[in-house]
Amino acid sequence: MNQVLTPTTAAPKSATLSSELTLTLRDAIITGEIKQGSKLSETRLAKQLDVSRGPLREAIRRLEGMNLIEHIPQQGARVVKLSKTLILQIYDAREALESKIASLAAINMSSQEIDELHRSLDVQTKHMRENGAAVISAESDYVFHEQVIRGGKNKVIENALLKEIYNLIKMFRYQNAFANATSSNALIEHRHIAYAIEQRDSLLAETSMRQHIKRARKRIEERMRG
Amino acid sequence: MNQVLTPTTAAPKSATLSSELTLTLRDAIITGEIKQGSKLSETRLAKQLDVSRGPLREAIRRLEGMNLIEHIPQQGARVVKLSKTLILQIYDAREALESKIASLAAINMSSQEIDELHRSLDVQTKHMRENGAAVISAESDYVFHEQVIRGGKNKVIENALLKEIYNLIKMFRYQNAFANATSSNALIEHRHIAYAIEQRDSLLAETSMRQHIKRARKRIEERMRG
DNA sequence: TTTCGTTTAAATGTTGACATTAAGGCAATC
DNA sequence: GATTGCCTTAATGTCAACATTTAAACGAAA
Repeated sequence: MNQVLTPTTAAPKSATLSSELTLTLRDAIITGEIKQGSKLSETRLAKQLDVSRGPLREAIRRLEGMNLIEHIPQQGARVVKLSKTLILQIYDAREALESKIASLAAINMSSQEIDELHRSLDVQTKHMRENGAAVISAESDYVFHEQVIRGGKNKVIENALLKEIYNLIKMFRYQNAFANATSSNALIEHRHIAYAIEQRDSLLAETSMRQHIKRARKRIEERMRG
Repeated sequence: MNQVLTPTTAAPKSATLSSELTLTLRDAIITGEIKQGSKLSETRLAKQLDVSRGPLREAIRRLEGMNLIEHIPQQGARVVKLSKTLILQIYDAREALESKIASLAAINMSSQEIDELHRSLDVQTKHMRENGAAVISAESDYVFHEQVIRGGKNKVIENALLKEIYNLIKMFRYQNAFANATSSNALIEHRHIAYAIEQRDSLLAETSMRQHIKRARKRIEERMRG
């Protein structure tokens, strides 16, 4: 058999239909393509997306667990409404969880991961200078926080933040112009946090992160109406 | 007409089959009736419970969101395994969330709710004396913490604690003899927390709760094997 | 015109069957 | 004897139809 090895066909990752629907609907909700408070009609969505109601219902159940929709038995599912009260509650939860994971990141992040953290901050600085921007983008902000969250090596907190809190925050940022750009001090604060992690100073990392999020919360409280 | 008002027939609350299945399976997992790491075969469970696979699958999706089971596409669902690492991670998450909600409870609990908090502590004290017990029961402990959690008036943190963290803790306590009874100081610590809340001292409430949970975590770390 | 009751239609909840994929056992070959 | 490949089996993923409940529309009576 002079034949070469069959190349490991890098499959295009055909996940299950139900999981794809979850992602599709999640993004549609985050972007506002499906409006806040609107009803997710199973029959209509099933026709629209050309799928049966089975996988669709499963996707909706998962979105429930992500706090993106509320479900009332015999009545159906509605997209959550981001009231000022809810947003502030989200930020209180975020403050608690993310300050804790920052302290854990100072202990558990590998030096390689810390290097990557610094590198992504450098990229952000470069981008800002090139574009003459005064604030970092929401995407850059998210990348930094995600790196810290994963670095904490705590799957429970990571799930809570990434699967429940941050989808709501992304939704809020995407649909509120003033919330889209981060504070002008965000990059400096990120550097402080990264420094604390690098120094393995878990207490400093925790308080730096806590203050960072408290400030963001305060800005929202001052500027958001309703 | 001379007829008396039709009594509001307190319906036995026939929820949807899917939601009942969620509760049934949740309890079976918590008690260990369905063992840790075991597979939840849809076909077998459906026959066993005499339901179709549709509602059963939805219940499993919800249990996923509660961190009680892990689901691998094309492979099925397995009950989570409570390793020492996971339990300690759960307690770190709990510490972060519950210390925050305690500080919020000091601000947001109504005086009536605070009264109820004291009353349930009195009941626990009475129970202990009557039974000559040195520690409070896991049930009593849960009642206290649930009261504080609901008193914080933050649905995001409340959901995270009650729907994700506490089910896992109940599961841990139910299936580990040494974890079932709380520390002998728990009641005293509960009184301290209740006092801080009554005094509307949010900082004291937060630190009292944090220390209370840190101590529980430490006991687990010392006594748990694996 | 308003309100109450009936009827009707559409949506959610549930079921059983079909399709596809992963796993286990058996046999054939090296 | 171990390993590879095929085949059978069973489980998960998906679909379409049925059942039940909710809500809206319609009409009748006050």
